[in-house]
Amino acid sequence: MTGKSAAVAQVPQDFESLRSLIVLRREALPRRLAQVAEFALERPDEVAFGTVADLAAMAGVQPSTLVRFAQSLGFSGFSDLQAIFRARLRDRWPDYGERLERLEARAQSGGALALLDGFAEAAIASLVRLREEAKGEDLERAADILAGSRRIGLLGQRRVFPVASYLAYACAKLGLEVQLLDNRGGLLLEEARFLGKQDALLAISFTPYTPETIEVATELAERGVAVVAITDSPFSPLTRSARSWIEVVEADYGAFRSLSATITVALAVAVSAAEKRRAGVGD
Amino acid sequence: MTGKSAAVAQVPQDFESLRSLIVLRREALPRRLAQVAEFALERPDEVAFGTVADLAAMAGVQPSTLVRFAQSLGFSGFSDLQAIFRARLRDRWPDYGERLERLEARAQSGGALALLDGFAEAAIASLVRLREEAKGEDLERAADILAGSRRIGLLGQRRVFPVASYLAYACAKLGLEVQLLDNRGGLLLEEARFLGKQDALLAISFTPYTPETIEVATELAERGVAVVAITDSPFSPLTRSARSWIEVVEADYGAFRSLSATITVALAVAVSAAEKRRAGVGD
DNA sequence: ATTCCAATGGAAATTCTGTTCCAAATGCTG
DNA sequence: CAGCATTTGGAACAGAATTTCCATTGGAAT
Repeated sequence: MTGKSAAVAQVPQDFESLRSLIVLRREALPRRLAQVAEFALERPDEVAFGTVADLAAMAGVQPSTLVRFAQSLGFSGFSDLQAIFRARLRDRWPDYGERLERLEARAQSGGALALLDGFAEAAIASLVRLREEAKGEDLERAADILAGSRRIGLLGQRRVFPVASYLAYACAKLGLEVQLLDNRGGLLLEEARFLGKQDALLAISFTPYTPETIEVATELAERGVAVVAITDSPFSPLTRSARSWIEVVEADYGAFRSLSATITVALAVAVSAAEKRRAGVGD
Repeated sequence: MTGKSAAVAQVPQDFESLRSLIVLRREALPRRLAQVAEFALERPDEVAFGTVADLAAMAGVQPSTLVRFAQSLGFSGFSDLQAIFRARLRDRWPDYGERLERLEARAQSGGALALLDGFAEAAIASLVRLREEAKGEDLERAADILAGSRRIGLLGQRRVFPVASYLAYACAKLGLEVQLLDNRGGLLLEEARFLGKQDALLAISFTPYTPETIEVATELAERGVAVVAITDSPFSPLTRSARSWIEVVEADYGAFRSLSATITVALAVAVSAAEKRRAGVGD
């Protein structure tokens, strides 16, 4: 049918190879198609969003020209071409391609190194995402509450217990009065009794939410304790009782989710709270 | 028109207000609409581009439910709602350079976000370095020893206690018999008594090395327990008693060193050991 | 100058999408 | 348990969007 595209060995599947294919073909293209090529590379965001009619108008060509352009690159129609422009916006994890390649290469070797790579990758992805999406106000608010409270209870069970215990260490070093609620001997509720209206609870919980954590947070909130939550979704049961909450999304590899972003957020809040207290916010 | 939305003073025009509106309404929503709400906030990128049919399938609802969801928020139809998801994608980080600028600006502004950046940066640096310098043989050897032992003691005090406690969680999930030596009540030596020639100790310690950790590792090594160490230098006192050791270097920011690389290494070794045991290496 | 082929514009056709509508199911209230 | 209101599933509909088709143009070669 299309004798021209018979020579096209393979249609580009990612934006970068599409881009270089267009650059390569650019000179050999007829006038209108070249016009489209230029437009596509200059305003890729528009291409991702617009309809054929809109884009044709912007580029100053007919709708059918866009389709022809896509087909001349080997796609079946314009929609397939557009899908690549969309994917570019959607999966914009930094250095994604390069990372995956490396990961693949080592993963085939199997063994402990491959596992290490996977876990490290998940942790890095979580941290990068955290840095880009963290909201300053949320952090400040949480830090303010902690800085203004007399004593801070730390609550994290099961998977996130390490975060709570790390915070206990860090806060102690920072001179904050903290109590780690570690449910020793099943005495969680009794441990929590010591917290009152002037105190705060920093509660951490991810899906599947540990029931005891939720219960304690709810009960303390009712008693007037300021609850600060670190959790993984706005719909977490923790957000209901929290006076302030921070969302953290962790990537996973295999059956294990990373903890790095959670630890980082927790530490930032703790240090920030200590700074605020030193500056007199809590008085 | 729609009596229900008469009360809606104003329809959200940007993603943030849309987000908070959804969070606010979430609890009052019927089952399927709540399902859509969760899906929308969890995968906003998909929502931006997908067709109604696609998204409905992903969220596990009927196409009409998506439209109803949008209308219950005050939009005239799904398309109007989707426009906001698209705008979010379009306005986010015009290009790489600008992203970096933002980070710079944030760092100088001080505050909790700057701290977060610093800690995240340190963690990422540690992880990248880990991935580049980790030695496969070291990991394999450590995993072999753990896979071949009957029971595994986990020892990490103070700053690295969170790593030990995380391992206790992970190993339990992996079906490895572990015991966390947490020095409760100062009974560390007594806890360690249970480990014998067929067992292993995974000890973690960084500068300044906690004396108890070194003591216990030394003593157990003398008694024939296989000691695997995770530490930060070839000259660490732990390497003397260790049958196998792994070096991990963590970057720091301010007074706090990262833990991410350590956790990642520990997890990789544990999962690798579990795999080896399942494959029959330990028999 | 004529012929031929590729390129182009524009309209027709077709596919697909968002939306509406109605019947069945569900849950709540008296 | 009956009756009512709300929610849900699925099909039908209207409209828009992509793609195809064909006549016309432009330019090069004979």
